[in-house]
Formats: sequence, structure tokens, C-alpha cells
Amino acid sequence: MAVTSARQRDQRSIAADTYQNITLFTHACEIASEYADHRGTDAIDSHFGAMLFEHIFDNVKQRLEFGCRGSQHHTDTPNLQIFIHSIPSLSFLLSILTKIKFVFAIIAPLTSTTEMALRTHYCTDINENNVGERVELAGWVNSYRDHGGIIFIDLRDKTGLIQLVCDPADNEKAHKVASQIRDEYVLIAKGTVRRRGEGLENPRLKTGKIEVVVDELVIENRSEPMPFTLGDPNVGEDIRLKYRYLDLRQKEMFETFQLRSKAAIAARNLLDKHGFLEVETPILTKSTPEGARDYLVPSREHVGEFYALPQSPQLFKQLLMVGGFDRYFQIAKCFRDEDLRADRQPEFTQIDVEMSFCTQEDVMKVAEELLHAIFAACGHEIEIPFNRITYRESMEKYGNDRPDLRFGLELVDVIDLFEDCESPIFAEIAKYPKINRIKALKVPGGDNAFSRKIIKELEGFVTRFGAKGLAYIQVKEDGLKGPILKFLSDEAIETMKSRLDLQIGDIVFFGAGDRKVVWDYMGRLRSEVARRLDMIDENRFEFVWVVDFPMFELEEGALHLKALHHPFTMPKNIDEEDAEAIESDAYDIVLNGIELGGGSIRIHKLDIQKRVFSLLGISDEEAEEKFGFLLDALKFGAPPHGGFALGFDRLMMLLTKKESIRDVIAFPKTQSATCLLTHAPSPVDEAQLKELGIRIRKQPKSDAAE
RNA sequence: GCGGUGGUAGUUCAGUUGGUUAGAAUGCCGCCCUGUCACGGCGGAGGUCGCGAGUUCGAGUCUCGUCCACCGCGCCA
Repeated sequence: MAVTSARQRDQRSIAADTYQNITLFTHACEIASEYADHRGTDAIDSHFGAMLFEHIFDNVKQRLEFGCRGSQHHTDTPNLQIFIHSIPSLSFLLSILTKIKFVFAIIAPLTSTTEMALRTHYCTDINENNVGERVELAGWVNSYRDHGGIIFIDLRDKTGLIQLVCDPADNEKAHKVASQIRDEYVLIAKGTVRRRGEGLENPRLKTGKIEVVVDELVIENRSEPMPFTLGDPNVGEDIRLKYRYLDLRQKEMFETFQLRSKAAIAARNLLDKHGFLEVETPILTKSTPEGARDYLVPSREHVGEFYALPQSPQLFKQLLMVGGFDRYFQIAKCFRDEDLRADRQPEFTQIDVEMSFCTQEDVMKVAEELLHAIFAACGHEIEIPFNRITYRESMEKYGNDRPDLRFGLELVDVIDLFEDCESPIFAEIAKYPKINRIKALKVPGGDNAFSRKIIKELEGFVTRFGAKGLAYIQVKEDGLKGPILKFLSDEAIETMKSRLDLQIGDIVFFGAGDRKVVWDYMGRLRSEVARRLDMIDENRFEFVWVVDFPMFELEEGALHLKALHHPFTMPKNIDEEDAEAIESDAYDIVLNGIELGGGSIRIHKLDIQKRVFSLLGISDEEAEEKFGFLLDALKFGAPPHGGFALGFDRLMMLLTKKESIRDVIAFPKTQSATCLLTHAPSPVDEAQLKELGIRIRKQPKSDAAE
């Protein structure tokens, strides 16, 4: 292998830097020019800089405080050059430009500016401008076509494909090596870039106009035949997970994780800019048995005692606020030993943020800016601030606290219309409008769309969630039809008609009973109907803040209260007699019906915290034992503080429109929480257990079957 | 813990009412082929039908159990 000289290295690195700078500059100009077009100006003239500046200034006033020294530029900057030079760095310019529909991801080149000994270019870096150049490439055999004489190889690296040509007439030795290759062999190829001949171009390849005539070919490593075909969309997920490292070779996979990286870096940059300090909190920590199950880690030094993996860095970030750090963030791994779902993994990542001396508004603003920056980094311009809805309104209109606002179909209260109705069941329900609900879901055009069979299916659907049945009214040309009509007075029917604005062809579903049950199944029905009628625009991002959460919830079948958010959330009205009427400074961010994250203002006063613990039925002794360190901390001048956390995996799942969170996690677990790649969890040596003072009481299922 | 769907060649799938030697495509191996890019042609290998019982003269097919994967319920302060 030829050793690259220091001079060559320098040249390459300069070339790469220049390339990057030129790319940035070019894109800045493009944006500028687009803006100029938009304003009706033909060319980028001397006014352009000022215009762009103003445009940016309008959009990102708050950012300019950080970077641009002084604001004197905004009226008299003569041109783009000066404007750009007035910015401290290109990356800062870039971050500003993201505000004007700018896609960070596109311009950050895949090419690294650092030296690589084994290649001069990535595959798709090569184009017609390189014709005649000698290049060195490294990668995998994506496919090969051996014609007996000439051999074509599609070489692949993370950037894409390029065609190598091995012609015995050009180089017999390279051709001989090429005749041995198979799919997924690792090659290092040297050769000359050549324009493809007339009619030989491949428009489907980015590098389809050129090819590399190989004169030196090294098989760096061989590969067994692949256990599955890369790029085949039908391959089972289990085999992909078993060979995840092969699965990751697929273009779509690389792009997903590239985007994930961009998003994480954008989050870091935004929070850094706002003065947040990134701090790592412990992974080995104390078990807090409330909430989800903990993953436990036995201690060797303290036989019989256990660490727990954190379900979230909640208490530590509060302690950082007591520690005076003022603003903290972390891209934190969290662990919950609960059953999995398509959007739930036992270990997951959240962007965790906490700040001191802040109001709920301050926290929400940071969260919005953060999401805006992340979406911008991924090529999406989202509107901030987000809409808000109270918890109560969300429950009443959408049946849950994470409404999907990509479609309408609001639930409408009709309990009053059943007060004097002739059905004893409905009348009884209507007697207690505080705890019961009768909700109507009008589906415009639903009568035409839903056959008797589909309605039966929908009834089966809601029955699974506690509905006794599914009453409905069809709006026909000759009037309303449906079994419940006979119970209602003409007046009630007329009121319903106008309240629901019924039109011919509509169908109205009714849910009646305990409010929690009705909310639940009617909310689910709402989504199910929207899905069936294809009412959901998959390309929309509908954010909403759900605010004013109740502090407590009466546990089903139990006497004591349960914290709806968590017990460290600041209650708004702790002295309220009816504990269920106590609200909290808690807020959730919901995107397209999925809870992306949430946060709250925390309790920073000892007496309030103690009061909340006691309402939750946690004794002083228990509180001391579990949260003593927090209670202690609150005694020493804890500042008012609050924060939020965003589920990063879910966020990436929504951003990449994947159906499963596993698609955005490099090495995910299966639904039974195992890793098909490493076979974790697995039994351990008796000696290891002995050292930990642990004896397994029950034989594993596979052995116990005997 | 519960409900649903699936498990047949390396992969993706078909397989009739229970009835000869379980098929296809692709991949793999061998030979041929100098402009392909889903290269092409000829030939070949490859299966404990997830596993275990049962019913039957006979089971990929029917029954029961079990394991694995996925979707959902419970659970996830």
C-alpha cells in the first residue's frame, strides 16, 4: 500500500475545506437569490445584503443577540460579502439560514475533511470533473456483472454506488482479481475516471455518467453469501435484527441514522446557544419503585443490595438546579422494565432539559425552539408557537390527553338531550352528568362509507375497550334512522340535528356511560374512523401543547391518589379540598396523536413536596427513605425550576415516518425485550451469581418443561 | 398475564378435501459469455414443513401443547 505523503494530505484537506466553504457560500447565495426573486428583484445587487439581513433579522431577532456584533449592519450593509463577514462563523450563518426554509442536512457533505489513507474519494464524490484523474476507492461489492471478458462492479460506500470496470485488455491482473469477487466483498480499487461512452450512461446512478477503469484491485476481505438480500423490503424483521450490522449497510438505514445524528447535533447546538450545560447523570442509581418497573443491577460490594437504572434523570436534574447550574440538558438514556410496543423500547433516549428561575412560558418557549431547530435540521419548517389545549378540553373533544389534530371529528356532548329520554339505561346515565358522559361522534359522509358489516366491526372495536355496544343514527334522505331515536323527544332530536349540523349521508356514533370509559373508546373510535376513511394527512406535523393537567388521579379500584404527571410537579392550588380538582403546572407536547414529551414546573419548597407526598399516601418515613436526598436538597435554597423531556426515538420515528421505533434505533430489542443479535439477556456463570450472593429460585422455562 | 396474525429451501412466497419424489422466484455452486447496470445462456446443489405429542393406513395440511417474531390489551408515576 502506497503511503500518502504529507503534502498530498495537506492538499486534500485544503481541498475539502474549500469545498465545504464554497458549498456553504453557494447555498447562501441560492437562498439570497430565492429571496431576491421573491421580492421581485432580478439580480443580486448591492441592496441584496441589506434585504437579506432584514429578512433574517425579522425572523431571528433573538439569535442575532448572540452572534452578530452590533446591529448597525441592518440598514447599510452593502453586499453579501460584507454581510457574511460580519457573522462570526459560517456555521452561525448556517444556523440563521435554517430559519428561512434551509435544509442543514443537504449541505453538510458526507465527505469528511480528515485524511483517509485508503481512499481519495467516496464513491459519489466523483463526477465528470474528475475525468482523467486517478482515484483510490474503498467499499463493498454491491453487485458484479461478469461477462466472461469485461467485468463490471458496483462499488458501494456510505455515499452510494460507482461502477468499476475491469477489462482484461486494460489490466489483466486486476481483471483476474475481479473474476474472484462476490457480493459484499470488501475492495480497495485504484484506477482512472473515464466518461462512459454514448448510450452507456445510467441515469439511475448519481455517478452514472462516469466509471472507474481499474488498474489495481485488492480484495481486502471476503464475505459469505448474505443471509438476506439488501434492499428487499419484504425481508422479515427478525433476520434483519439478527444480522443488524448487515441491515445497517442499507442506504435507508444509513440515511435514518444520519438524520438522527443531525437532529441530535441540532438539539445540542440550540441548547448550547441558549446557555444550557450538558451534564451526564448516573446510570447506576437508586430504585424508585413508584411508576414503571426498574431494571435492577446487583451490587458485588454490597451483597443483597441493588442499583437501579434510571427511568429518567428527573431527580438528578432537579439537584443540578439546586446546584446552581441554572440551565441543564442531556441526551439521556432511560430504562423501563415494562412490556414493549411498536413505539416503546425498554431503553430509550430522551432530550432532557431543566432550567431555573423560569415560568412555564419560558420552558415551553425553549421546547418549541428546540423542536423547531431539530425539524429544520431534518428539512422541515414547523410553525411555532404551537397551539394549546387544556387537559379537560382535550378529554372532552378527543377522548384522551394526546389528541391527533390532523383531522377533525370532535366528540360532542349530548348527555343533556337524554335527560328525559324513554330508555331507562340512557336516562340513568344522563342523571349523573358529572361522572358520566354521552358523546356523539359525527362522521360526515359516514353513512355512505360504512356498510352494516363495517359498523359491526366498529362495534366490535369499541367493545374491546369497555363499550357495551355502539348506538348510531344514520342521516338518510327521508330522515334520521336508528334504534335510539325512538327514546328521544322530537325536541331533543331537533336540538341534536342543529348541534351536530347533520347532513344527508352522515352517521353519528354514540358512546354512553362512565366518562373515563366513554372518553377512551370514543377517542379510539375517532382515530379508527379517521384511519378507515383515510382522513389523515401523513405529511402533516400537528403539534399541540396539552396544559393544565390535574395533579392527581384516583387510582382505579384503590383509595389513594396517583400523580398524573409525577410527584415533583408543582400544584397550582394545593389547598383545594377536592384533591381531584387540584391542577398542576404540567404540560405535554403532542405530535400527531403521539405523546412526544412533557414537562412541568417542579416543587422547590419542602412543605409543598411533603404535602404532595402525603396526599399520595406516602408516609414521612417512606418519603425519607426513598427521596430523602431530594427533601434534604429542598432545605438548602432550592431555586424555582422546571423543565421538560422529549422522547428522541419517537421524535425520529415521526420525522422519518417509520412505523416502528426499532427502525430508528441501531440495535433494538424485540417485543419480548431480547436482543436477537447478542442473545441478551442470557444466563450467567454460577460463580458470577455466587459473588453477587444471588441464587436463582425458579428454573428458566426452557429447562423447567421437563 | 391476555387476544390476534404469522413460522415451508439462504431469502420472499405457493402448496387443493389429509394421499406419488413438497414447488416457484431469487440467492448459492459449476461451465459458457467483452458494455452490463435486475446482464444473459446451460447445468447443479439446497427442506427434520419452528419444536413436541396426538388422531390416522397415511399429516406441511386436522387436534393439543410449546417456542419464536410481529400487532394490540393490561402495564408504561
